[in-house]
Amino acid sequence: MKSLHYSVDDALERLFEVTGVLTDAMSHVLDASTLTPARAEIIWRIGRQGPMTQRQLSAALRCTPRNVTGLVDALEGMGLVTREPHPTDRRATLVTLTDQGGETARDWGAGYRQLARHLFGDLDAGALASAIAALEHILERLRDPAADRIRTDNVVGREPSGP
Amino acid sequence: MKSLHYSVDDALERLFEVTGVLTDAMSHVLDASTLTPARAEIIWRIGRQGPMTQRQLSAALRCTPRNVTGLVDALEGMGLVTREPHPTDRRATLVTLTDQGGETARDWGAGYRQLARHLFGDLDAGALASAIAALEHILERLRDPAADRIRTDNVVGREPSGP
DNA sequence: TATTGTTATACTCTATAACTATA
DNA sequence: TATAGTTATAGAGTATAACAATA
Repeated sequence: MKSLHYSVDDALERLFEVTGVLTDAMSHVLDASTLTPARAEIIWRIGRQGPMTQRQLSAALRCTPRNVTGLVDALEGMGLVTREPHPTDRRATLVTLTDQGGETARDWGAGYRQLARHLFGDLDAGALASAIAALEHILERLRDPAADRIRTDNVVGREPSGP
Repeated sequence: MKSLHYSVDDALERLFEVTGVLTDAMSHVLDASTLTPARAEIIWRIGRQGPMTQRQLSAALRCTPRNVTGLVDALEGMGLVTREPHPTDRRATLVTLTDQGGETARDWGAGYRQLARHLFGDLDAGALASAIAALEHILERLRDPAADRIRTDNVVGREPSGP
């Protein structure tokens, strides 16, 4: 171990490093498939929660309805989803996985669990609980409204420095 | 506490949640500035490591040289960086922060440290070390070559299921 | 011959605004 | 009047390929 005294900056640096490596890992997976991240998230969400309207997808992905139209167009063209009529609201469409889309979602689920075992499987119950406690602490602090103030207080560039 | 027995899936779910919230937080910061994520990363890296060639930026950002050209064009147009001749290699350009670009980088540094205190400042030395240990364990496992195999083993979509 | 950066072209994700069909 | 989804248009990030200048 390099040091017994860590600073909070050390912790944040590790945290950013983890998010970076994990993000890279995910895009690596996607490079091997024919899916882009946004399209993959739609398959993943429908796989877990069942058919959804585009409006629900728009909210889940925090993007515009227009954007969802394009993503679903592409997935439909790839044969991974279909647009089904909504049973009660004729304005809405239910985005539904095809057999191939369902297979994709299931395989990702298996990969997810395998990754979980790889990352955390060698920890004993105490170490696992401690890791989860650390992650939950970070989540709680990130969701603290005060975090918003910190983030936006330190932004330059809204106005050029000059007059 | 909800449960005393966590699964590895619980841990991975928290980890993805943390990366998602942190990513959202960062794009929130950027929405308040006039910078996009890719452009911001260039400012951030040059602010920490000093002037760099576009080739170095291309490697650091893991994107193509062509992409760097466009990003530096935009930052130059915003007055945040300049292209300076390389002292010894006349093919290369050194991307350098302007005064305004330097100010942006410094303010981000301050925000970084403030966020670090917000996230981890209330932990005692033991809890901080434990959080860092958890993050380092995750990093180590993510970098294990075996992680790659897991990720790419579970990909569907490379070939359509049919013949 | 290899490397640095550029021009040319194309695809994806994203957004705003205006529109149609339905509630 | 409000909502679900689409068309139209535009900006940003990314990639490959071909090319110029330099090493």
